[in-house]
Amino acid sequence: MTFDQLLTFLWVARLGGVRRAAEQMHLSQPAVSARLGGLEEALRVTLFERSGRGVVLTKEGELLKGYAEQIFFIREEIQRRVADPSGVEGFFRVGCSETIAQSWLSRFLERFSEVYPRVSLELTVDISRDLREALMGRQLDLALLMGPVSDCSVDNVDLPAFPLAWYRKAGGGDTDLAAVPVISYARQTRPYRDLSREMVRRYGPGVRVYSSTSLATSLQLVSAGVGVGPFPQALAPALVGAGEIEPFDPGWRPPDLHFTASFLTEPRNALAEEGAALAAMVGRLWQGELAAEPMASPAAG
Amino acid sequence: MTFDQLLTFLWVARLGGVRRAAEQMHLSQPAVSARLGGLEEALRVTLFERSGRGVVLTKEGELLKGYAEQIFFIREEIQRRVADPSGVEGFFRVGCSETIAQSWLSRFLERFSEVYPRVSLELTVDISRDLREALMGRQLDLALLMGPVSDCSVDNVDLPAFPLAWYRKAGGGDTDLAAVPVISYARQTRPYRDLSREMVRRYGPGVRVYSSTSLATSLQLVSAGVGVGPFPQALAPALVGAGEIEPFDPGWRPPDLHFTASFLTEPRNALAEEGAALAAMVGRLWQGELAAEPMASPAAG
DNA sequence: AGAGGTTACGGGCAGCGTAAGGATC
DNA sequence: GATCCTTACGCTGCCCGTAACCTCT
Repeated sequence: MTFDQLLTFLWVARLGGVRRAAEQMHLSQPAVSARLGGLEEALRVTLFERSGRGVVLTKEGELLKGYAEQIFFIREEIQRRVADPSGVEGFFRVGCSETIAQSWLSRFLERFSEVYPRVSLELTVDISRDLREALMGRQLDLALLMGPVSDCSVDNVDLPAFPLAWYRKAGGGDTDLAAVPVISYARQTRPYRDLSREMVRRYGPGVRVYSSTSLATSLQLVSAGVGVGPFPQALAPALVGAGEIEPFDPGWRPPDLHFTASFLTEPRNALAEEGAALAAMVGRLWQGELAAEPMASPAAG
Repeated sequence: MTFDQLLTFLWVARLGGVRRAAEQMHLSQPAVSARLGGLEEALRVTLFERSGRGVVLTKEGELLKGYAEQIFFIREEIQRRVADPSGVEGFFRVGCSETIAQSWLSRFLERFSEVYPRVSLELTVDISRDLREALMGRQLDLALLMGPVSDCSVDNVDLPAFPLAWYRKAGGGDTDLAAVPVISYARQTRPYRDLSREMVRRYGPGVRVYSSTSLATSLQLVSAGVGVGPFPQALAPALVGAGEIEPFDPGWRPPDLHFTASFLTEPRNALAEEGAALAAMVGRLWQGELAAEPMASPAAG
């Protein structure tokens, strides 16, 4: 009985199939099959019923699953409490929504790779809806998205919120939101839906709300005078400082954007837990630095 | 991190030396050293201070030891609850005192090898004093001896007691214990010491108590008329039935011989626990069969 | 000098991936 | 026939034991 065999068994049990476990573990299907066979050989017990479509745990398999989970719980504890993080190896798949990608993601990844120098990072930037789906499908270990993910199998660690402010081309004078195009996030995102609903409510059905999947492009559109829009204050300082755009106040603004670092609770993943905590820390640090720069605030602009 | 590495670490920690652990695990010293190195490499942590004489756990090592013990506790549970015993492999070292060796040991070993067909047995028959020492020195996994072993690190499972009866050469007529040699167990055993003390008390310092390290030989001596002696009733039936020896009653008899199946509690050893239980069961069964044979009892002779 | 632990090195075996072979819907 | 799992097989790499080396008492 080896850790590899037990872990393979757990994944096959969790995912209900050799093939899926092989995918999850970056292994060939026969390798998983062999590990399973080896474990059954070692314990002299049949752990799965092979039933054409996938596999089903036997009674003994169910029993073993509980014990195996306990063992890997302790193994995680060893990794957390005893092991030097620089020894941790493996892949770590991070999903991130663009707002964070544009703000402090690079700092987070930098810090992470310092703490875990032997872990390979795999980054996906996408809209929160798709990140959520990827997380639930186990294609991601950690997702920094507009959360929380309200699923009992997900842990959500709050990240600093992003207050929004309206921005327009610098020196644009008065702005009539009912007339000028408003540029927002991608069409499938919550900020877009909330904003367009609010715009219609306030200014009638004639309003134009553009959507863009690229936050950077959106800001460029604003600085080009194509439209105006509500953006995280945190992303504006550079363009404001360069005289490209300026904040303005139409008398209201959309609610803050709330983000979370989210990961599956089961199976326990020390890297994801630590990563989420690290992300929260880096985010708070970054927010604190921003507050220290007066130019970042629209009140100062 | 592998089970082998963790187990090796545990043994080195428990025995305080690479060399001793290697001995215990039937491995070469470099193999143990390499496993240790591999574990330290995997966790990126120094687990032992190499200090000339032996090794000492570091702080991290102490921490790991606790976790490792938990893991192997669960692993034992898997072996007990999930695994088919016929899959268990390894060595099992049984120590046994001669009384049991002459009675139901073979049945026990037979049954054991049925339940654990892949376990290699290593049998030692010796006097209880030496068995006790071997057990404490980890040279034995299970000892069937005149117990209990009063040490808090030892579990004792009671085995059926052996009532004694006096035997002499068949047709020997009256027997004067003060005059005829009395044959007992080996000189270092408790039955010998108790018997000789009692003999002196009852019949004066002139009594002759012979000692023999072989129970079978003692009985042969009795049937040859060399002497008489108190022996387990359970061992007599064959010779009594063959007309070689006969029981007699000098008006008193030494107390029953009490045996236990004893094993170290730490580290937990499923094989030893199961073996002790199995021994108790086989012993009781054997005792029951004896009681069912009227010839076995001196009351019937 | 001797006990105890580490490094060096050749050989065996476990375990991987590719490719082919059932079984079940 | 499509899907899923197992068997067959060559190959790599890990880990063991032997032997030599280092380091404290």
